[in-house]
Amino acid sequence: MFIELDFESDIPIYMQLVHAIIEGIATRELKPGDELPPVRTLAADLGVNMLTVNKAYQHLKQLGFIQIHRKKGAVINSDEMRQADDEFYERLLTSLRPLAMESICRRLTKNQFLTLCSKIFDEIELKGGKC
Amino acid sequence: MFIELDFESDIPIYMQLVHAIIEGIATRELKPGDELPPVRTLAADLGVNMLTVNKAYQHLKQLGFIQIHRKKGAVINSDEMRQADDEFYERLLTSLRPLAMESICRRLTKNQFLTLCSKIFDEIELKGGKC
DNA sequence: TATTTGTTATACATATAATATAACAAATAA
DNA sequence: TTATTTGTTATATTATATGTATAACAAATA
Repeated sequence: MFIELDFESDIPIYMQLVHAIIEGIATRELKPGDELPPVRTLAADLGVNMLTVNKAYQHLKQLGFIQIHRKKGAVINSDEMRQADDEFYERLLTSLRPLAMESICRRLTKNQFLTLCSKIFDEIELKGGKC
Repeated sequence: MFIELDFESDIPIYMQLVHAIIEGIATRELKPGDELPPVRTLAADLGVNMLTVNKAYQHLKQLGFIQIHRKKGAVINSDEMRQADDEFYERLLTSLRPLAMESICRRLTKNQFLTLCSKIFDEIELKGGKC
């Protein structure tokens, strides 16, 4: 799995890692039971610190995407472990609302916005995601 | 215009302010030509520092939502000043993609996601937004 | 028992967020 | 002209977040 980091981005490295791994899960490149690389290995591959990778793994664990075993390392959870619960729903709303607001200010219509979202999902489906 | 801040949120206060004012513009509560309160006044009303409000205004200026005059203060720009340019489009994509990815992981379907977005726009329209 | 793995602990550097205060500079109203 | 209002800039301080470097610890397992 290829992960590209942008060290200039205002998005923290550990969050870029979280996003990349979630993308891997969404596109089925990472399947339930698959093991992520050890923190030291991935850190070395990406040229970042071990603790930065660890922070990303902890995040993914907290979000329910992986489980962490002492020796096996980080393992992708089964689909059932990842639900669209109220917490996620709330987070989604909190993220989407400001985007919708600014879109309206910039006279991007509801339909244009929905079309854009639709295209994003289509792209993910092309990569293997089941939408 | 009523602004509620969450001092516990992980979203910086100045960004919450930016969002609140953009929401005001989207819902037409703030119209082109309207003046925002002086930084000192708004800061005192909200119980935050002057520089925090100033930071929010600078952001809004950089995003093209307001213009700042020495004596008149911050004035809402005309609609034409706020376009859905490439920069915004890119920012929108960068924000939406991770949300779509995580949604798919949590088996929220494309249609469910689009329905949620649609509802958000409907709510904004109820408040006066033209979508 | 040695190895691999995540975890924890220090220490450090840098950047961001937010505050507190004061002084500066421009526009405008008296 | 002068005082007021406004944003701006400058210092200083505090707290938190991000990221690095290194070392030691602890559990699972080969």
